[in-house]
Amino acid sequence: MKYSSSKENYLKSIFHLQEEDGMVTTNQLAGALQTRPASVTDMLKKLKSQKLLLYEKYKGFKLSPEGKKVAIHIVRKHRLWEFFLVNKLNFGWDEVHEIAEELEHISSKKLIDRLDAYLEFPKTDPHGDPIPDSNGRLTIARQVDLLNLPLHKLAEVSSIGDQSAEMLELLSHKNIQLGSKLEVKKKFTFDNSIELKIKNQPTITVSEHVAKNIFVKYDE
Amino acid sequence: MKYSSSKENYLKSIFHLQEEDGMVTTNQLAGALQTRPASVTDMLKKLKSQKLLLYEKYKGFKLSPEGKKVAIHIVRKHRLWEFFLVNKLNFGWDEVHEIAEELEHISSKKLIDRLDAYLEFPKTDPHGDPIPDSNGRLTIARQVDLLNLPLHKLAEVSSIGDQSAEMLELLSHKNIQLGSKLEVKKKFTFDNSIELKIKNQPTITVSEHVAKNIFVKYDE
DNA sequence: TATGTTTTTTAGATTTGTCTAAATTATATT
DNA sequence: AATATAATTTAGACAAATCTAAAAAACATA
Repeated sequence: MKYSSSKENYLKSIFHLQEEDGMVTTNQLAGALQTRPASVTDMLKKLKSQKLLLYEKYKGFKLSPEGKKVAIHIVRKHRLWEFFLVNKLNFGWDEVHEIAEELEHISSKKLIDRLDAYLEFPKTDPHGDPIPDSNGRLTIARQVDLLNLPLHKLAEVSSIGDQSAEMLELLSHKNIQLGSKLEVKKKFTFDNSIELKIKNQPTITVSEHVAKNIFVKYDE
Repeated sequence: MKYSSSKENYLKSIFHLQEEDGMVTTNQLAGALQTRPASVTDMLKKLKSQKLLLYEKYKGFKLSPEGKKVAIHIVRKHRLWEFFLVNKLNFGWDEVHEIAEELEHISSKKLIDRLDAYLEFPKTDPHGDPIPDSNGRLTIARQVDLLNLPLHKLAEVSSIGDQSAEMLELLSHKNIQLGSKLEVKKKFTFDNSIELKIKNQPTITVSEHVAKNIFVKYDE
């Protein structure tokens, strides 16, 4: 079955929102899609009639198993294209999101599976998010955010929560990237800001808001 | 400026049709786009109002310089993606057209220029058609039959005149297909037979009758 | 619990691209 | 040149996706 780009965007957004919150609300989704609540309601009815969504009006909603399958496939396409753009075409990891937003709607499954093979089956995209495999299986990586990283523990940046252009620009300016090795030198309880030492670089400070959105892996 | 996929398809079709015939007619275009003449008229009015088309009603039409520029850029994208699919993702040259029809509408110019560089600036797509460069310059490939192909000029089979079963059987036996890259090694004036070397294959001989029905393209 | 606020849905309009059927213009034929 | 035929355009309708404004439902709290 083939769905419009617009429907695919709804499915993908609902998927991401329900990962965090379980049930999703109309206003949440309107916010995520930069659209109006009334438009969301219109689309919810269509998704429900196509059995992609479990929806009772005024009660909230979530994807049906079929809707989830479709959403995961779109996420797979998005992340594989991002990997391609960064690793083959030398884009920066902060400039690929918009292009991948378009590429993710290309429909050929064969294309994506060939691309996957060509890229040698990458496990994560350039932001550290896991890439679902051809069957929609998604490996969840165990990680903590910087606020919860113990002091003086060497760790490695493994993914970024808020992937807005503003956040990525900040990270790029501060020279923080996926794979950066760092440790937390000091935590200020006053404003929850944090001092970090990135390997081979001077110590820097990041706000609580930023720290909350940087995820790292470290040995127990 | 960004145009809808539908508009882009109109521009591209008009471009191809006017290459052949100069002026284009409503019915021709409706045929090429598998749509209705009335729908074509509707779109022509929109294209004209956007100054992409020179159009007087009932008189025929052709692209404006701006429209042509847009069309060539779409053709560039289509052919670069086809090259990518065949040469990087190992698709057959006969299975890439539909996928490229979708990929050609991805808007990022930077993406296409990076892709071009990654592919090392190919001159022709997998069917032998020329790929316009980043400025829209298009090397025109001429189509001639094998009798008129200069000696030692690398060319590519672009079409077959007599498509009878007998001819196709002969071609298949001699391993000549659309897209085959070849050059003429020798012409015998005695009977106008020709010796050809097809890329990666032994040299073969074809009669005048056969040579007259194989058309090839090559760069000036 | 009654009332006010917020969220969600409905009603009706708009835009884009398409369609059918009818009208108009161009062309071909006698 | 008159008329028949073919090509093209217009008129009016429809589906998808969006919007605004208003109504309805859910919730929060005094």
